[in-house]
Amino acid sequence: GHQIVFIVGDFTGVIGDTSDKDSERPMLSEETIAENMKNYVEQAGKIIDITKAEVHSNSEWLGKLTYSEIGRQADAFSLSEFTSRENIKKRLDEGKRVSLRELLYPLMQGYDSVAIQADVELGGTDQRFNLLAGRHLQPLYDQKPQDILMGNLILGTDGRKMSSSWGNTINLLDSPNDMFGKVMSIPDELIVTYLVHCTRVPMEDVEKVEQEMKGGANPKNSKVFLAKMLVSMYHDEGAAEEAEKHFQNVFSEKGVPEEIIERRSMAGEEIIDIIVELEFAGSKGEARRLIEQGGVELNQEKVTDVKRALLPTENEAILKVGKRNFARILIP
RNA sequence: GGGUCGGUGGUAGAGCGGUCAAUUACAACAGACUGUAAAUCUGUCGCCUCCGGGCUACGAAGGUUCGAAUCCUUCCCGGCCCA
Repeated sequence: GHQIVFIVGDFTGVIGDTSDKDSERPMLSEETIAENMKNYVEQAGKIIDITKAEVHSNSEWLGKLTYSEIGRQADAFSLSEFTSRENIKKRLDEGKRVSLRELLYPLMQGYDSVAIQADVELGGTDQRFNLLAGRHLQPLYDQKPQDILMGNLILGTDGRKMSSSWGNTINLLDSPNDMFGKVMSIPDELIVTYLVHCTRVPMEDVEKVEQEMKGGANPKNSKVFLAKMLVSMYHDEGAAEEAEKHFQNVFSEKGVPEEIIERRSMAGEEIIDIIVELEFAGSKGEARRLIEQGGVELNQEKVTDVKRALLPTENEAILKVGKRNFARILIP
């Protein structure tokens, strides 16, 4: 019986939340934010029925607040409430800078709840303080403090906290192949957590999987199961099948994916330049290293000569750089 | 405002006149192996190179010196203490 309100944090995004960070987060420009926010609604649509939700940007109300209003809100909190937050305290103890601006963040998120008269707010456990800030502020506006619902955080592909700046996230909008591959790269210990928190697999089945792995079953199989489950959820079963095949083909059998980018080239062109141009390497030096380390293949054969150029007889060749960069080179 | 300590590569953090493109760890990348884009092991990890070397970098700008990330001056930024 609740109305879902999805708030896009366009205003708060500029300020930046430090809840999950152990260092100060820089203020972002409005352009960057606009870029980051582009897909938010689409992403949310993967989880909730967005057609039934009200969508708001919090600049709608936060942008209108006056200094005196903010002062009144700030009065509802004491400094020590902020400084005793674990990550803030840690930074303080380490002699790192904590800006005043960061302390304002929870106020803003709290005011979101006031603005929409929330009765329940959802967030990750890292959001506890921010969620509670809503409860703090609402009575100031004669509202009943909202309830809060927190979900456990799940870790990223490298076992650390998911963070876009660490590149260890699995995104809702990832392509089936990417999503599948990323799930396959999570540490084995995370399999069960993912099954519990990210899928609708019944708990007794999850326990079965857990027991099997304890009994020495190959975790790979459980991981494939998990990966297919997730791809099915956010794409569809067909895509999951395809992604599994792709993974088998490319990584297990070191084959060539079915769909790869094409590039027209001229005979005589050096492989090293093509690698840089396709952005498979960030610089010529890096491309050279890749070749020297045996990470480059042309038609399944390792390229050993740094100066290897395309031959006129090679009117079509498959270039493989590293584990997952492929291109079809065409010489007209 | 005063005092004091500090600002180093993606991050943390050594170096404190030459042997420094800069120890090390993490991250990243490649190879081997494998059960996987896990783990482990090995290698790489500023840019360019005719592979001799060249160029740009240690907050910024000047200066001292044959030579500076390292010393001096000024400025900018941060921590802490005092006001």
